[in-house]
Amino acid sequence: MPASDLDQIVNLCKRRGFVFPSAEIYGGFRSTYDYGPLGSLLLRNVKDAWVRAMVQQRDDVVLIDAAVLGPPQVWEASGHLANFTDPLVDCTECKNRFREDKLDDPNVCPSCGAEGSFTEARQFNLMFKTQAGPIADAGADAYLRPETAQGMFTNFNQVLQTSRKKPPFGIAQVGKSFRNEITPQNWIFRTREFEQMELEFFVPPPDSERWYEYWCYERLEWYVRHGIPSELLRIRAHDADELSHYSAGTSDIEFMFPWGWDELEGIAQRTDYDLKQHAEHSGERLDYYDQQADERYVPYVIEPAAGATRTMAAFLLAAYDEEIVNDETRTVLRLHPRLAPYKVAVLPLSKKDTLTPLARAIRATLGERYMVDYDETQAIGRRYRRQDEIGTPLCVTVDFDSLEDGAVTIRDRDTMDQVRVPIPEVTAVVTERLGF
RNA sequence: GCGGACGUGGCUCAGUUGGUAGAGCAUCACCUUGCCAAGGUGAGGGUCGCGGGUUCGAAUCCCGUCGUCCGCUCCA
Repeated sequence: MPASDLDQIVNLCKRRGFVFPSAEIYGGFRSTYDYGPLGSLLLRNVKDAWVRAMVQQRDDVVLIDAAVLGPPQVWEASGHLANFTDPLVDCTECKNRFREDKLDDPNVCPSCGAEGSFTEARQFNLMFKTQAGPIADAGADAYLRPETAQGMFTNFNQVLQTSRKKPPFGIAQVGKSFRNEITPQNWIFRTREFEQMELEFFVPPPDSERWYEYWCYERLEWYVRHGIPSELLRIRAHDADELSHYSAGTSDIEFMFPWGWDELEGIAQRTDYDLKQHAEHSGERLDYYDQQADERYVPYVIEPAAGATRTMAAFLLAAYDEEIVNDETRTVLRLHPRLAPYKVAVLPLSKKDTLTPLARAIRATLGERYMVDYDETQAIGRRYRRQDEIGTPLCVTVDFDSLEDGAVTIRDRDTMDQVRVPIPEVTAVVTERLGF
């Protein structure tokens, strides 16, 4: 059973300012989405949570941020120019389209049985090609990266030297990638422009299997730690015939989306394929010299590659909850506090001038450490519900007693309990409740 | 790209046999209230995705186009 209905999430995201279709005033532009005031915060929190786990909390991974635009040589070496191209033929009889390289008999249509009805094969390359510089000659060809991974391979030597790391160690990157998908689908799940969170982990070849298993486990745990119920997650090993051109073994971490199990992240054994390819094409030596053993080797690579935007969708779907309170439907996004766009909302009970200065002061103090929302319009109950719907874990309510006793009420999104807290202790209590 | 469905104010939708658009919610202002989507008054917001055609007249019919959803394909 899926976490929740996709339409509910899409609707909520549009209504509350998480995700909008791009260029909507011009009728929209297929497969592109803009992240609004709340969505941009949520997406950033997802990426930050990844960097925190993968880089900040380890001493064997460093972060880079490589160029999106690159020369053809990189993609010739990586194999993407050759292997990211699908030869497609159309049957002129039944109008169906097929991959030419997957036809058993290249002359017979598997759908309608017509012979010799195919059009010439057309090459569909999944990479976006553009020109660098003012003149569009052959030397100006450039591509938008279809994955961030190649940046880690082309910078292997520089990172190895400057970071003073040695295998086993990893290079991580978060950033945009572009694939000219034939069929974008399922909201922000498959888009032509998307954001990746990738780690290339370089290990001595004999240890690669062990590290592969380690990362599969580690990555699955990351999703669970950030609030996705484990029954909505699974690991699925690829069959030999569905492996990418670079992979000697891949496992997907899948989430139970409303349309079924689908991939959040792939953990691939890329062996020494990439470093060897780039060494060969560039003429540079891309390997590691182990001083102690006095041996030189090309590390094997384990690659956990996650989609940031689809991961954000999964977190939203898993967090969505509706419950009946006083005959009304209460919609709650039970997002992990680290992922929630706002950590705290400051809500003066009344819009009266007497409460505003105090509420603003508390808002300013909390704003030093947390993303804070401030709302003084309409009834307090309505404001609580509004914060529930966007996933804010805590609300701080300033009331008329606050002027007398110097305390405020902190209300919890999940337990709905309220505690009275002296104003000087608000930040400490919020920190304790959030857990960070 | 092909096949099928769809496209009306921010959201969800209603608009009868073609006669020049409505509701609820949301938003904003004021009054009242003051701890879980309160009440009142009022306001803003749509040339019915876009373009063309038929017609005296089209949101309603036809064509094209853009976009969305479901299949084929693809994969983070």
